[in-house]
Formats: sequence, C-alpha cells, structure tokens
Amino acid sequence: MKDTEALSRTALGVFQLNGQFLAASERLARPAGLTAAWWQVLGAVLHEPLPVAGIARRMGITRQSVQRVADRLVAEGLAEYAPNPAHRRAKLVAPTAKGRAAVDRITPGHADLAAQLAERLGEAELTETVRVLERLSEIMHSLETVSER
Amino acid sequence: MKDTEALSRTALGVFQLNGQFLAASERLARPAGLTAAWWQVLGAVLHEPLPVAGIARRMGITRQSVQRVADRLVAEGLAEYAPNPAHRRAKLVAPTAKGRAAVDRITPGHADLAAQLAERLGEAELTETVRVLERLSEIMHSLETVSER
DNA sequence: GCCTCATTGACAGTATGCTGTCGTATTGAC
DNA sequence: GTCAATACGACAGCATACTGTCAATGAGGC
Repeated sequence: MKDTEALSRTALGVFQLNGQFLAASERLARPAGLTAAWWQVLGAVLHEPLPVAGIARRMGITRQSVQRVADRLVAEGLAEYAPNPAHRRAKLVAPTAKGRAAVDRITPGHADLAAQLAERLGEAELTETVRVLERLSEIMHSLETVSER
Repeated sequence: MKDTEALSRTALGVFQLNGQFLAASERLARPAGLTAAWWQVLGAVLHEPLPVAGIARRMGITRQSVQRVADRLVAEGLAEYAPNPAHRRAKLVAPTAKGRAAVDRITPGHADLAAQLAERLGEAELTETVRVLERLSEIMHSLETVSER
C-alpha cells in the first residue's frame, strides 16, 4: 500500500469513526436528557472538580468550546461553579446531584454497548484497537509539535 | 481491561484523532485556499462528477452538509454544476480547472505527511492501523443497524 | 515588592456537522 | 398509464468545534 493511500484511508476511517461514535454517544445520552458533549464534560468532573481550561486540556479541545458547554450545564442545573481556592477567576466545575443522576442513567446503556463491541471484536482485537488508536494519536501529536516549530 | 474502559478509551481516542487529522488537513489545505471539507468534497469528484447526494453517501455524511460546501465551492469558482443526463434536478458537481489546481497544490504536502507518518509508525504498523480502523468502523456500522430495529 | 508573561474566562465571529420540513423529480408496483 | 414510495435539492434552525481578541488573575524572575 502506498503511504499516501494509507494516510488517506486512515484519515477517512478516523472521520467515519468519529461520526459513528458521536452518533452512538448521542443515542446513549439522549434518554438521560444529555448530549454527547454534556456527558463528556460531566464525566470529566465526576471524580474531581476542574476549571474549564483544565477540562479542555484533558479532553484535547479548546477552552472556549468547554466554556459554552459548562455554562449550559450550569444553566440546566446539571453542574455548578464552585470557588477555586487556588485561583479566584478559574472557578471549578462540579456536577450537581441532578448531573450525577443523569450520568448514572447512561451507565447501563454504555455497558451494553461495550459488551456488544467486545463480543463482536473479541478480547484480543479490542485491546489491539485501543493500542493502535492511542499509538496513532501519540504519533500525530509528535508530528504536530514538530511542524509547529 | 474492562469492556467499558475499552469502549471509553476507544471513543476518546477516536475523538482525539478526529481533531488531530482535521487540524492536519486544514494545515495542508489552507495554503491552497481550501478548507479540509472543501478539499474532501473536491477530492470526491476529481475522477467522476457526482450529484450532491452521491458525494454525501460516499463520504458517509448528510446531503445537507455536502450541499452547503458544494454551493460554496461553486461560488468560489472551484467547482461547477453540470447537467445530469440521468436526473434533471440532481446536477453533477464537477471540479473546475481552478479547483483541480488547488487540489494539486496540496498533493506534495499530503505526500510529505504520509511519509512522516510511515516513517514513525513503520510499514507493518501502518498497515495494521488501517486494518484496525476499517474493521472497527465496520463493526460500529453493524451495531448501528442492529439498534435501529 | 515589582514587573513581565502565561493562564484563564468573556465575547464575537465562522465552519462543519446534524435534524426537520417542504416541494419536485424519478422509480417501481400494479 | 397511474399512483404511491423513494430520492433529491432547498431552506431553516441548532450544537459543537475552531480562531481571534481583550481584560483580569496568578506565577516566576529580578
């Protein structure tokens, strides 16, 4: 396979998978009154409240995107801004009881999907998939930083 | 690894990669005056003109998204609508000379990136990556159609 | 302690994708 | 040949991501 063809097919596969996982996440989250993005942000602060910029770093997207979702979550009563002892401006995003309850309602469906995926792929291939994705992401990150300089 | 963890890491990896490949595509396309989406649509009709709905099917996204990009491409003189002998309404999207030239200007950068990726990953791992991505997408597609019914 | 610089949130603007609805063209069953 | 179902484009509205800019906050060098 030529390198350019490999890159094209890799990118195409990633774009396609992005759409598929996004759609799957929306399907899982909708019954709980969440969107995929809301779920993801809430999930990021379930165990420890984080400032908006911190969430963004962890998710690998921009602060601004997270900010809009966080504001929306607070407006819907699913999360709240808590004072940050370490930084007066950077308030901490923390889930409310309602927010936790919403996430909890998604968990069974999430487990179902995970089980189906594991069944179709098999244990070894599933592990291999995770490995390949994380390795590729690592490489892409290193290529980005190279071309930035 | 628990199945739910594998699914979460898989989805996270896919979302992250989507951002990375999108950013890489934008970087490649920008000097040629294209965006990633414009490049992708133009690329789809380089060898054979297609109606908007046909492009959408091939790319795995909705007609509406492609329609907006196609209208924009025509407005910019990068593509044109040609009569479709088989369907009066569904005009064919075809690249103009300017559109072809723009895509041609991206090709070297694309090849460079492909070479870098191949160098970092190695031939075997690159092939494996393509295989894993396409297999995963196939599985996700089969799961979607199952849960639709 | 002071000043510079990075971090952070706020606000504005844009691109891309989605859903939903409508009217028209084409296709297929009969 | 007729009519219902499907495919297609047009238009509207929304969610998510991005970039760019600004002011406020905090951290570190001096």
